[in-house]
Amino acid sequence: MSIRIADVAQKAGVSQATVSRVLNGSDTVTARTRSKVMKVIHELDYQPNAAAKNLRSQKTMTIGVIVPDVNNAYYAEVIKGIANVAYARKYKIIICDTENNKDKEFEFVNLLMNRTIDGLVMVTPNLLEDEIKQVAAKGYSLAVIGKDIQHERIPCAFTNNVKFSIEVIRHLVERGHRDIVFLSGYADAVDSMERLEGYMKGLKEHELPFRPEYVEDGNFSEEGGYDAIKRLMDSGLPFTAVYAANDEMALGVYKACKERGVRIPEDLAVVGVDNNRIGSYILPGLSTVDQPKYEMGAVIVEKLIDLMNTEDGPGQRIFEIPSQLIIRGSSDYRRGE
Amino acid sequence: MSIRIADVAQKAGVSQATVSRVLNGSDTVTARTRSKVMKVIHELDYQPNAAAKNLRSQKTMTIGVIVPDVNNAYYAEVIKGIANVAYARKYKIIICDTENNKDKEFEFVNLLMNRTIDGLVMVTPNLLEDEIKQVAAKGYSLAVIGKDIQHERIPCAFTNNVKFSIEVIRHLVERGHRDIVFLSGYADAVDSMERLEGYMKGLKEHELPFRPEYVEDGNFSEEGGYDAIKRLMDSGLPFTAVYAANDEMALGVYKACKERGVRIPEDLAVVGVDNNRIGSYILPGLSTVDQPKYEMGAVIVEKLIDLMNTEDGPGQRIFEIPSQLIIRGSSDYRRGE
DNA sequence: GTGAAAGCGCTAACAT
DNA sequence: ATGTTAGCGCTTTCAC
Repeated sequence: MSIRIADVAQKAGVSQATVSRVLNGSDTVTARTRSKVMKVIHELDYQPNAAAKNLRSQKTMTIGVIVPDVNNAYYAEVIKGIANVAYARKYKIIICDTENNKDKEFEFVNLLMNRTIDGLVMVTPNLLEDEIKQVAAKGYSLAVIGKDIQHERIPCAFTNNVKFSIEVIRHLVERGHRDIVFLSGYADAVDSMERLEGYMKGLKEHELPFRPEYVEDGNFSEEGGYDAIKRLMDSGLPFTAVYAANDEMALGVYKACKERGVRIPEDLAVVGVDNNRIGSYILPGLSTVDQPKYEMGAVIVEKLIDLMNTEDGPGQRIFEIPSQLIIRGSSDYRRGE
Repeated sequence: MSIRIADVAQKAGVSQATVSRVLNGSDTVTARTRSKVMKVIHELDYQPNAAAKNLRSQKTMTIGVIVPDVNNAYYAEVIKGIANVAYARKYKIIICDTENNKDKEFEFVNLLMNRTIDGLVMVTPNLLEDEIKQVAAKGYSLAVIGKDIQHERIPCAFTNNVKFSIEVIRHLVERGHRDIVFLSGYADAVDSMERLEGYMKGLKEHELPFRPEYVEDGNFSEEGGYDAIKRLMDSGLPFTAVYAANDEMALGVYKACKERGVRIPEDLAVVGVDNNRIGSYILPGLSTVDQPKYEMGAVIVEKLIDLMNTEDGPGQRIFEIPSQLIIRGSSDYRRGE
């Protein structure tokens, strides 16, 4: 095949062990031996075989990252945070794009079991909490972003959906709105459920009634948001503001409003979540909630790596990252003025 | 450590070889033996060790993908194409985000040499053509997107920058423009150079003079485009259209125009490249060139995988993917009307 | 400070 | 159809 450590050892007139020591920076090698070996390594253009090293050392220095969609700015930013920290700590990352397919997600988790990767970060996983716990229970190292999996060995980073949703409602009420509709994401998405919960609590805080008919499913997509808001408009229900569980759906709302001549924010205030870049370019600017995506990625992988390399317990396990309401033109208008 | 193939073999009362055969779907195993082995595999929750398998079989079923920035919609889309085809062919992918850092890029190429990955796709690499050729010359499998590396063992997919840039100029000239400025990207980016070449040829085609002072460096970024167009405006040179080598810079132009009260397209026509999603949301819509990013990723990885698994030569090596000029409001206006 | 040798867990050639 | 056996290329005791 190609050139092996034995070839280097032979040519340098030392043992394999010594070459290995040089390669791995052992300090028991004399400078003279080291330079002799290095010289041969360069002469032969020797590259240590990763598989052999992995097998022998029982680690791969690789972390897997499971995301629902690499093409989504939110996840891309999270990946960036993970990648940078991982790189700094000498880890490689394998990206697994599930496209919201649970079967794919299962397959990727398997990379952890078969030791292709040393650790795994799951970003807003589709797997159930119990399924994830089972993996951790087997002794594998994993961390979760966007969800709190209640297991002592799983570090989790997330924002408080309920809290910022209450803030969104407070903001809208302050601007004079009382009839606020909610566009939800996938039925089983925790994010969507928690934002709905915040919406309900926010209404309650201001003694406004919760009306189930004011909630429509928009599937977290622009198209879904477009359809959902049209259904609500067609229903004849009166409303003056919409809280969309993400910016994509809010963009769908813009589209529907444009078609129907509904003015934002005069006729309808709009608030989304995610701080998608597009929201700051469209007119009027889209009010939204910014989540520190990069930081969540960075924090959680730092923690995961620490965990993989120490005996002791997890220390801080929960990282609740503060998010921020960004008020732009789409909602910055006092109703009735 | 954990459970090994020997444990399965012993408990099932067969040899390791038989277990291996079952695992790898050999058809020489009786149904009875197979089910007996499978039963034990499930009972013991056995997972074959990837490193051992990789070492023995001399492959990892993993492809590396080097991109300048995962957070860029263009590359994210390319990755998607690569990921889907790779997944379908049972390959995993390792994403390497160089952040335009050549040292990082070198490190990632090393994954190929040390057999961490079986093949490598480089998307608009920063490495020089010769450096890339050297890797291929050593017998490693790699493919390149966005650049033609002239080496018979390196498949390449790219769009014809010169060609579509000539089209852009033709479009602008047809709309009555004669004084067209060009915003270039990084000085050493091939894309930028080729688009500049197309700009020059386009001018020539219409017997318009090429004036070096009409070219400004915008560094492929929004900020850079903003600064570049302001420098041009301040220079006092008369111009009525701008061709930006990518959409990011075009967005910078929008920003500058807004600040200075320059109307798009009446006072200044704008055309970019990449078909960034934002361009279809801003007003007026940004004219741009759409490149089939997903297809480039899909086509090239398909080819790469074929190449890694066959003895014979590369067959078709060059994949020139047609791109398309999308005319939107930012340039769809006849000068002088 | 360096070398000899065992073995990580698997696959595949060969034998039966 | 199944078993035996020899490595894949490295790291790491244990000697010296």
